[in-house]
Amino acid sequence: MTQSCSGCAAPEAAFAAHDHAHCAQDVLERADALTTAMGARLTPVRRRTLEILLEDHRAMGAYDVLQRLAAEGFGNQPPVAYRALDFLVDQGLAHRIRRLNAFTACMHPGEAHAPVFLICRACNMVAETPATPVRAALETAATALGFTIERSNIEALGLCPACRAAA
Amino acid sequence: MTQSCSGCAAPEAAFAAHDHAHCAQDVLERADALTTAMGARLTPVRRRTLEILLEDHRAMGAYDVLQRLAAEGFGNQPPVAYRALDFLVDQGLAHRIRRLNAFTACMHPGEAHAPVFLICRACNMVAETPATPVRAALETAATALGFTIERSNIEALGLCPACRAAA
DNA sequence: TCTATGTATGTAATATAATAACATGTCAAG
DNA sequence: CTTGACATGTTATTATATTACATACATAGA
Repeated sequence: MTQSCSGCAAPEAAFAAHDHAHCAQDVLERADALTTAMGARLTPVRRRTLEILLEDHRAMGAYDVLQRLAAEGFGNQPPVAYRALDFLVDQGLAHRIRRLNAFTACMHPGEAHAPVFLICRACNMVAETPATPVRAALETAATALGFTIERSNIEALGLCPACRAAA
Repeated sequence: MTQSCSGCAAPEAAFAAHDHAHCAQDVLERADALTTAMGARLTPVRRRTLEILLEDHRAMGAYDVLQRLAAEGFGNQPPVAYRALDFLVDQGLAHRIRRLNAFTACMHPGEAHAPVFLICRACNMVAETPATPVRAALETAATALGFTIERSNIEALGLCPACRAAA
């Protein structure tokens, strides 16, 4: 029996073995539903881009994605990848990791979330963990200065449990 | 009488009028002391780079800094700027703002701090505010996953008080 | 069904950001 | 006064991202 998909949405799953293919399938289905609900279109390039990002918990650069897309008959110029990626980010189906100039699939789209990213510098895995307390603290700090936050990025680089143990 | 320099180290100062030249002077003096204490050398390029960053509370791209340096007789190739900037970041005298691919001077070098950056999308001011609670919350989230944080970046984009009022 | 309109895709060219590799210069400890 | 570490200079290249414009495609209204 395959592992429950909740395993993949759970933040700790990123750093643990799990039935990732199953999770990816689940996310894709929800992506279909969400985009149509939003009046947006998950076209072939966009869908394929999401599938590529969903292949594992690593972040991919736009040019890596582009190479994959081009190999499959889509356009091979940068805007092809950037447009698809930007669309996914806009729809909350992917996230941009600024520290890596790269992108990851969102593992629980649709659910309201204020993501925080934990990036393993050894295996390059990226875990997306909900961090309401972190956001709350940030909001408090901003409010104290009269600053209005519109978007934010919170990223940490370090070692995941497995790589830490290995070292 | 000039305003106290503590005005500039205070986070709210970034978005308020203050005697910035005085603050910059103060930071420079502390930078001199800190680097010698660390056994590092605040050479002419490095010092000038810091001065340029200190001119205001905005973030500058490496190429903007380079242009300034080149105009003053320093080398005009990218590594000149990147090396100076990397040195300053290493020494804790400047910070890298990943969201902007840019750098800002640290307004309170030497003091232990876990900076959070508030970036105004209208006037491009960057405020560096201490945010121990934010870091603590982040650390808690990481620990829950067995993740060890080594470095992190926390950045928020939005509107500063003045620009918000103007809009 | 036709056609106008908005949206999506393709492509070329270019802008922007960052690094690699190597040569030269400087300074201070021995 | 020389050697070794560090700092700077320069050339070239790589990596990341955007602008501008042409073409295709879907769909709502005539």
